[in-house]
Amino acid sequence: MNHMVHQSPLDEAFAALSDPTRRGILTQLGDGPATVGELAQPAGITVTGMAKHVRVLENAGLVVTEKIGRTRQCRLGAERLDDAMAWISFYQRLWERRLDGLDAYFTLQKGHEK
Amino acid sequence: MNHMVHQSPLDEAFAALSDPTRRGILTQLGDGPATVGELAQPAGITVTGMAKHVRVLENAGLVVTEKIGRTRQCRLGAERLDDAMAWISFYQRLWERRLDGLDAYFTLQKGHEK
DNA sequence: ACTTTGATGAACCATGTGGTTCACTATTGC
DNA sequence: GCAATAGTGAACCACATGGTTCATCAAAGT
Repeated sequence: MNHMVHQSPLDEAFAALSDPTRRGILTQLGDGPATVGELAQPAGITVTGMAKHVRVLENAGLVVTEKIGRTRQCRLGAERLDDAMAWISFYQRLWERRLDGLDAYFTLQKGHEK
Repeated sequence: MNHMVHQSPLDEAFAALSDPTRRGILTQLGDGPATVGELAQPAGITVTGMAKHVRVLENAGLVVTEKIGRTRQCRLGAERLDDAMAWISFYQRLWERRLDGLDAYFTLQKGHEK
């Protein structure tokens, strides 16, 4: 599972969020930090598999980890999440503008149709 | 490029958003509806390739299309976008709660450390 | 010192993804 | 009716992804 050739940080953030297992990890971390093993168990996958997911989340900027002794503590990180949120908000503005445009169009039609 | 075995609508929405070409499509559609060909040209890919992207966006609920004569008009659709936004918001609440928790923890430590 | 435990790395596998080309269908314009 | 145009479908390609197993390393526990 490699660094991948993503151009924008948004690529990594959205890609990371597109996997249900990874969203589950984030949800679990919402209840507090956890080690890789503690994340793997409820997810029902191997520790090796979980380590990969954690790495994906980490270089998407959604999770921060720290190696403590032989365990690795994972906790939420939120920088990139804000980026994703910002992009979606921007897109919603576009969408609303579109709707307004349509609205104006229909209003115009109504005016003309009598 | 197939339907893919995504479990949740969120999977499809986030996966669709993780591709820069597809985010570009959404941005372009923010300026008004466009045909597949009109989307393909600025993106610098073939019409066939663009048709696939449009299909991905469509069954992610982010775009709505309508075949008019021999062209296919694409416009923004936003149902799933709200889902994505809602999920991110929820996650941000978790994150803030975490921060509050840490804050409380440090405050507690400070109280104990005298 | 030895054993257990948590995590990592490498190799592997099946399937998905983003793109292409080529052949085809269906609409439009003359 | 015929030629040009817009899009679709199938086959293909290189590479990414999500998962596994097995071997290894490093920290703890006894």
